[in-house]
Amino acid sequence: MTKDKDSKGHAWAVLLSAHATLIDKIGTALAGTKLPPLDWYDVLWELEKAEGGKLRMHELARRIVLSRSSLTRLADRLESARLIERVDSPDDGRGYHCAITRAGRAMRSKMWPVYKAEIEHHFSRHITLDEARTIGDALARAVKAARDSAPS
Amino acid sequence: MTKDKDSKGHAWAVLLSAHATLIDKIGTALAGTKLPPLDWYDVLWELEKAEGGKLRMHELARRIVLSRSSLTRLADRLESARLIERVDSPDDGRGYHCAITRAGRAMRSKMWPVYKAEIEHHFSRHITLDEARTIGDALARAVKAARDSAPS
DNA sequence: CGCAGATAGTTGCAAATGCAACGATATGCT
DNA sequence: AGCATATCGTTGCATTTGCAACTATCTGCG
Repeated sequence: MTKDKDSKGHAWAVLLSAHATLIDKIGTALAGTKLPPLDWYDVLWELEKAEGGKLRMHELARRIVLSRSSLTRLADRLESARLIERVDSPDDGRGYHCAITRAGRAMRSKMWPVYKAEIEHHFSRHITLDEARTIGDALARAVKAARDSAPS
Repeated sequence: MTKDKDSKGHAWAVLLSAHATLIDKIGTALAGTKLPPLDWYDVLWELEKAEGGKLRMHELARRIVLSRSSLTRLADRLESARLIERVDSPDDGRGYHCAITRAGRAMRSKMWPVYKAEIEHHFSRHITLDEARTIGDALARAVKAARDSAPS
């Protein structure tokens, strides 16, 4: 245990550097394979988790924490690769549903073991189960508060 | 406590979304002021912590986890603002020392309270001291392992 | 000493980002 | 119904990013 006077500030600093370092490592590893980058995985996974395998653009953007304009273009790339498709929303003439395709699900399944192995190697391996639970709980609380506060 | 079967995978997912969400919130808040963006702070702080207020470019890049080419241009911006300066390294004719200036220290001091308040508001506020210690320790271990393994 | 290979930092380039502005549609108020 | 206002998704633009290539310098080995 640290005996740092400002444990919370320290935790924040470490959180930042952990994110940067691990994303860099994992991203590089992923880039070494022929598989798509990490943000494609996020999109596919969000869609696959969602009811009916589809989500509105703005909702998807919110969930993966990306600006709408960036999502527009990320979705363009995924759509070109036939991993998702945009279908007109029946409820709302302005918007679309992003829907994961069969190929999209297949791609996510193919990416998962690789991604999982990297997470294991760079993250899970180094922390205990209790720590994992604590991290999950504590950070989830902060995220929830941030989401509930000022609307993005 | 969660009773998730895959607590570690879950912790990883939450870590990602916490980082994205909180950086977004804090970054937006910072942008609302007239102060420079967050990555400027990181550079200034790294330099201020370092022996003699200076570091070699590659070492600075490593510490803030940024590619060398990006650091070159980030340093350009900071240097234009007179917050740092590049001085030829006496030891190595190829490289420079990035040194923080008096104005650089002043700017960091001015940014800190604002940044600190945002960290408090979006992060520290929501976690306990024990959780902070756990997060700091666990993630520091992972970072250390990542750094020690394959050289970046 | 002298040359091969590694390393420091910069630059060209293509890709990805967010903001602001836009057309299109939905919603609410009278 | 009719008009003001908000929201959806896309696009133009300026900024930032990393990779690969480049020059300059250092290091080691014959």
